[in-house]
Amino acid sequence: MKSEKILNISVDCVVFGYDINTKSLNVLLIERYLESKGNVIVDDHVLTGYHVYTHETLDQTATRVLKELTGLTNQYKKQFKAFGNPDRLTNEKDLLWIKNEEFNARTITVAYYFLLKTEDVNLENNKNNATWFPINNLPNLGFDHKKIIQEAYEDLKVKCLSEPIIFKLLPDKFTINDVQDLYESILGIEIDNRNFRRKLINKKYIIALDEKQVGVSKRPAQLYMFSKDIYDKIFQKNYLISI
Amino acid sequence: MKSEKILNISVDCVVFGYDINTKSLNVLLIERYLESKGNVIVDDHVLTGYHVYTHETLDQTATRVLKELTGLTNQYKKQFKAFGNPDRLTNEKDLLWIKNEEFNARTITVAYYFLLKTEDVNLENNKNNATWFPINNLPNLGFDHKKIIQEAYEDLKVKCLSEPIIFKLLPDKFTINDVQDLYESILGIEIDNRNFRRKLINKKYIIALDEKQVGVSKRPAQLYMFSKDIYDKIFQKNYLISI
DNA sequence: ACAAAAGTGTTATCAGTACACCCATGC
DNA sequence: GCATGGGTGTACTGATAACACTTTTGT
Repeated sequence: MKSEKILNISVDCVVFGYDINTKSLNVLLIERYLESKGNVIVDDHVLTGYHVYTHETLDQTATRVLKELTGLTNQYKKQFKAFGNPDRLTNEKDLLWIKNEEFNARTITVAYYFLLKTEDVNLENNKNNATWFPINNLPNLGFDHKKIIQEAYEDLKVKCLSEPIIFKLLPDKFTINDVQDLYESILGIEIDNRNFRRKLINKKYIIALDEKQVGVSKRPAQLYMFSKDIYDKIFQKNYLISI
Repeated sequence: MKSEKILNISVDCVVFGYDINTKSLNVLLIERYLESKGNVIVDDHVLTGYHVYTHETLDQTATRVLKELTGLTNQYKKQFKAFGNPDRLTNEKDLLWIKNEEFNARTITVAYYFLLKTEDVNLENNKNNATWFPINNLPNLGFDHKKIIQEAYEDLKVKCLSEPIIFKLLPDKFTINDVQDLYESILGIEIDNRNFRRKLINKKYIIALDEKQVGVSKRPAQLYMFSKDIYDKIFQKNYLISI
């Protein structure tokens, strides 16, 4: 069966990557650059995305797009919203850009976000000049991608409080303080270290390893891992009505 | 500007309606019926939905679809997921149906759910034979609509615990026990009446009225209302990390 | 020995849970 | 006066929040 691009349906991917060294939650963006007669007419950044093929599920499109950009597969992904305003691709630069591409100005995009570690991505030799930007310091963005990123971030903030997705942003072995730093980055809050520590260590699915950090220049911290098996086993909906 | 149907993009609406008398959470479905040479070849139910028009936002499509079915506007709605599997409309009956309609077999649908009260909907003279079905007793469903309803219901269950959307399913004036009954219907659990009562009455945005039920055959209950103004004013994210 | 980050305990308060009977009203 | 659903109180337990100093390690 021949597979073709569906010209009015795309998937856009908000790739969140946590940099454990700089403690920065980042978004991976590609460059959008266009010259005409020696003048730069478009130079900004956009999310990575692509048309859906006729044979593909939406999830498969997202997976494909991520793989082409980063080489990675099997990363956590979530479809979080479809964007389909008639004017979402109709500002001046977007129209200039669309003229150059096989692209329908009335395109609906299904947006996904991915959670991964910046250290897992090798950005050398990537054709789109992909770069990490801190979520709180984004560059000029084309199309409606600023809005898409904001909505992804909102969803992430809500979801990380009730589901153990935070561990998707961390290495397999992490310290308690790594987890705290990450929560503080995502939520923009400060957390009491003693209370947080106690709470996390008491979880049965947070497992202390027989290992400590190596290669750090100060006292090395205890390493832990997250056990999804145990989490799934003991998890029960607690129906805490908190309206 | 001329507006046309986008043939491969639709919106489907899961219309949840709570019947306060029977204490039943229902879904509004329309009939799909097709005869050929005197034989019934399709006879099942589907969600109400329609193509997106070129000039419309997705939200506008959903609003239009609800209005055409129920006459209602300004109801709570939420876009919760896009469904786009290549095979989502390709079982035998669906193909028969599609042959009869201006419809693309590779259609992506953006699904919304609405929250309202069954008593607000007048189903007389509706052309599609729309009927309420209890969420736990659905009929045969066409396309992938069973899956869509299930996912809408899951989202509703999660969301009603953390946002005051439950009041969208109740009349403006309600009793504490109405709210409890509704939670029990949605979540399929039993709740202790004394604890629930105390909890709800203590909320500042739950306001006791100078009114009691009228026309009930037993002791009339105190009526309350929900104040969105107060809710919005005192609401603060409490960042309760409950992983 | 010093700098830096890791790690530790107690108390007070609040929220959640479990549980059984009396009360007001319409009929 | 009785059947029905409305409404109430207490004690226990567990979780959360506030708060500051000591320990370990690498350099």
